[in-house]
Amino acid sequence: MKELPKISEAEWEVMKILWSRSPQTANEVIEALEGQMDWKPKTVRTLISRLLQKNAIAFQETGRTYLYYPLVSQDDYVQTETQSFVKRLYGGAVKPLLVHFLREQKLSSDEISELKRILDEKTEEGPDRDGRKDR
Amino acid sequence: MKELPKISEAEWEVMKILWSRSPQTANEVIEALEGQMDWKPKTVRTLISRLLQKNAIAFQETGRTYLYYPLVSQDDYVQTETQSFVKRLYGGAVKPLLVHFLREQKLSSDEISELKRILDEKTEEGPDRDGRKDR
DNA sequence: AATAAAAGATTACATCAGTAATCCAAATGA
DNA sequence: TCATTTGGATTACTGATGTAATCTTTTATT
Repeated sequence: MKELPKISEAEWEVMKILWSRSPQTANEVIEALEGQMDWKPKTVRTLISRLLQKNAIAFQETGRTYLYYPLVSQDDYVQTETQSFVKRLYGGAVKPLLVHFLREQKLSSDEISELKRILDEKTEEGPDRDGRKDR
Repeated sequence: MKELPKISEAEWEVMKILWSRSPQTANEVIEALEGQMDWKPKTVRTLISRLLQKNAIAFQETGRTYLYYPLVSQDDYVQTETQSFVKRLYGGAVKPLLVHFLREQKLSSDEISELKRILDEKTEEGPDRDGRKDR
């Protein structure tokens, strides 16, 4: 597994913009964040620079400006972060977290149905038959 | 809901020790972390100090030493942190996270049964019955 | 051409976090 | 009693993070 650079919370906001669409110029990113993050343009540029240093993003030069794009996938990130989060808060035990959510969060009945369906799938597979990723 | 002080990752390790049993002396905490965190005793003491400053823990004096105990519950913490984590990574949408876990993690059939049971409860309650404001 | 505007590079500065070491006062041991 | 150990308080130092401003170089304006 490749090493994912650490991305701070502020940097994450920039990544989200680039994950949602890329490549984009710095100004486009700045605009996209406007009204939502209350950051000065220079701040966003700093974050972009840091993401470059971390090799989380890269750019293609087009004339005088750069077009930035992500080098890491959001999925990989979410996966990794979730893993370490669960480990940290729940000691790696996923069930307590699931129980927590199922109990505390409001889920629509559609969502509940879908979750049930997924659980059914798992039941069919059986708990000992481990290893396959079906998605 | 009361304001929970921010607890860093290193501090969290100390909190876990105190949540697992309290009150404890600094030395007991240090010992409990030994072999697991590879921290010098002074480091642990620093973390304890910082947790004191943050009012995450407190102590009773007993002679020359202090007995430390948590001021915040682990549950409150897990709750709050989970909330902000999900918000940050999943845009506040819990379902994708649940789906992610149900799919990726290996759950025993017992666990699956329990989760199903919980989902059934929710179904009975109905999806429109909302009652809590969380933001 | 001289000047202003704009993009990216560099520098800034405070706070937090990780990781301790040093200082001081009380208790303990010689 | 004097030196040593030990608990807690204070101080230290590095790197990351939030949040920019300034500098430099190009390009667009007048």
